[in-house]
Amino acid sequence: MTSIFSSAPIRLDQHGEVLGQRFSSYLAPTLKEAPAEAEIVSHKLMIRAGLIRRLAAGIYNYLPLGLRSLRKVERIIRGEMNRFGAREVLLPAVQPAELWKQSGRWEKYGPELLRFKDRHERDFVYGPTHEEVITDLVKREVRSFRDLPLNLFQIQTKFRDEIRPRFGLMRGREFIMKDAYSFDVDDAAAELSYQAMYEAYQNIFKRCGLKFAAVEAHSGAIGGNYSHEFMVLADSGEDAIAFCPACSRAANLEKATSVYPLTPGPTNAPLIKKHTPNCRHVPELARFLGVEEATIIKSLLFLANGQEPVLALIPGHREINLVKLKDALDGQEPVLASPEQAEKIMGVPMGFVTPVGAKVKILADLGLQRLKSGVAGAGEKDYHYLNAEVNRDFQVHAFMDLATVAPGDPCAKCGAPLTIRRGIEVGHVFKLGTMYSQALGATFMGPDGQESPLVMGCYGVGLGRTLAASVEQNHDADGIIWPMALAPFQVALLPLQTQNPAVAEATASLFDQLTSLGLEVLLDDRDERPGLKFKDADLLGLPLRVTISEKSLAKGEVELKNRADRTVSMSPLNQAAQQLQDLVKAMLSPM
RNA sequence: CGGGAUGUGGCGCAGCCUGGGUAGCGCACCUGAAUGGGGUUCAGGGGGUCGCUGGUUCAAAUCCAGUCAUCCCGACCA
Repeated sequence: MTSIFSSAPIRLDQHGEVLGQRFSSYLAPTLKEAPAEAEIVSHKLMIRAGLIRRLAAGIYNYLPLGLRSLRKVERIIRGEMNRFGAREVLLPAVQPAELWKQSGRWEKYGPELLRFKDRHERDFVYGPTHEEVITDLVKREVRSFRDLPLNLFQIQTKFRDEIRPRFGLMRGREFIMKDAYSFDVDDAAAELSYQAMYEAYQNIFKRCGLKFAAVEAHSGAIGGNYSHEFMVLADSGEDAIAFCPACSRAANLEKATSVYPLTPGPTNAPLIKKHTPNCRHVPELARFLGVEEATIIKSLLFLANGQEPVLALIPGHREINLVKLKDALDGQEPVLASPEQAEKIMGVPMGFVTPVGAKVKILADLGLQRLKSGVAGAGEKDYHYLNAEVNRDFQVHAFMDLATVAPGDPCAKCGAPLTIRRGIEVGHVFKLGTMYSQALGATFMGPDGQESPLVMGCYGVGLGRTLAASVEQNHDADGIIWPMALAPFQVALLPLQTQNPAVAEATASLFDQLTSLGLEVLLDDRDERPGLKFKDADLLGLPLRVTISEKSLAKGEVELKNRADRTVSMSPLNQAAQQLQDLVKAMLSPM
């Protein structure tokens, strides 16, 4: 049936952007139940509220409401990038393989890189990131130090063929990213560019209304030597962050360091071979011998890049961190040896591998320096050594930080106990140095006539993930609670008795006033019962709700409700628009 | 990639194992009526090659094989 509001126009602003929209014709399909595939709250709510729909694993449609919020994130990001002097460009998503071969990432990037051939059998990739393309562009166009510094950004769809896409927009394969790249004459200048982006990111996530932390991070596949991640704090986050409450150091668990407690073993004690039947794992062995797990030296056999065997030693009460180990191997991927490989290389079953007399490269965690000696495999089934002493019974090639930090471990900087919380990585800033400019030959001429490689930085924000993170942080049992800055519309306008002429008239008038003031309004013009409209309004989570009913109208009033704190107030019909404008303004200003 | 599970109308599910025989329920959708401040009620209606392919059988959603898709866990505890 045609709503009596069907004549109410969709309101556009002077740029043609939609200010006011009618619910009935907006493709905002709300659901009572979320699809079974949705696991976390943001994914469920974004589907139920009609923001997104899945097309394939890790690939999503944005519906009108979802796109509006996405655009808000985009606008905030663009504004801060512009403010900090970055210039917007748009690079192609499809890139020739040659560039990736030049940078070395054609081999290095792995199966996450989506590769394909064109009709001429030429290799292409769908860009997961754009260091190669941007460096190539800048290499061609920038010659002189006079052109620097330069910071270029784009907002564009990327594709990474993730091992395991999940959680809706949180870890999609196709996703929208803002990526920026800075080019400077030297490290000091690059540091300034980095600081500027760091500050821009602080602003971006503050304006998005997120609770976040900037943490020291590992550089990962992008490469480079220094980076911070911007983490939105949420229990459903995929990353763990170690926080020091005392010195306020925050670091990704892959980067966090601690001086974990352990009791040093004796020195100059005799090496004893002991029968240890049925002790395949550390806890069993500790129980059998009546020793702390910390005094057991775990010997883990890895194959660097699946080839060269490497023995990694670590105290029994800590876990090895593969990312740290990879760094210790100069970027070679450590692959845990299979039982068969271990037995072939070391001559004993797993669990009894020994560093004593081992002919392979040995890397030991820093903690072993403090441990001095401990229990180690004896290189024979069902036997372990007691008092195996570092530097006496076996030599290590290097002591490196290999252990994963555990909650309560003393901070490596100040000694205070670390806490571990979970976070969602929404932004990442890197100092790249010259690795890409050197590989691709991007140089500039300095004032002294010398040619040098450009010093680069790169800076990314996941837009969809930022949106999902916001929902993850801002919701209740009834639905989403958008911060004003990201809400698809600022005001929900709910006429309760759509057939009542007075209600209809007041609604149309208020819709006009609000949109004339520049407010964004979603008018629920559906001829539905009040309960359903309230439920949907809560689900969509627009920050302000205006209810117009026969009852309130009889007193010349409308009802205003705040979605976040659920406070209700009555407002005279002729003042409601002004009052709402003030509220929106107040809720938009940074807290 | 390894392990586990699931695939039945737009969404959520039952039916399968354990008796192979006209495909069901709730929500949503359409029509009508009533209702009208927190997912309203009644009546009527439309919509499904039961993921796909093959096999067994007189007969397959159901049994068998393969395949595709989706989700979960893991891919580090020697």
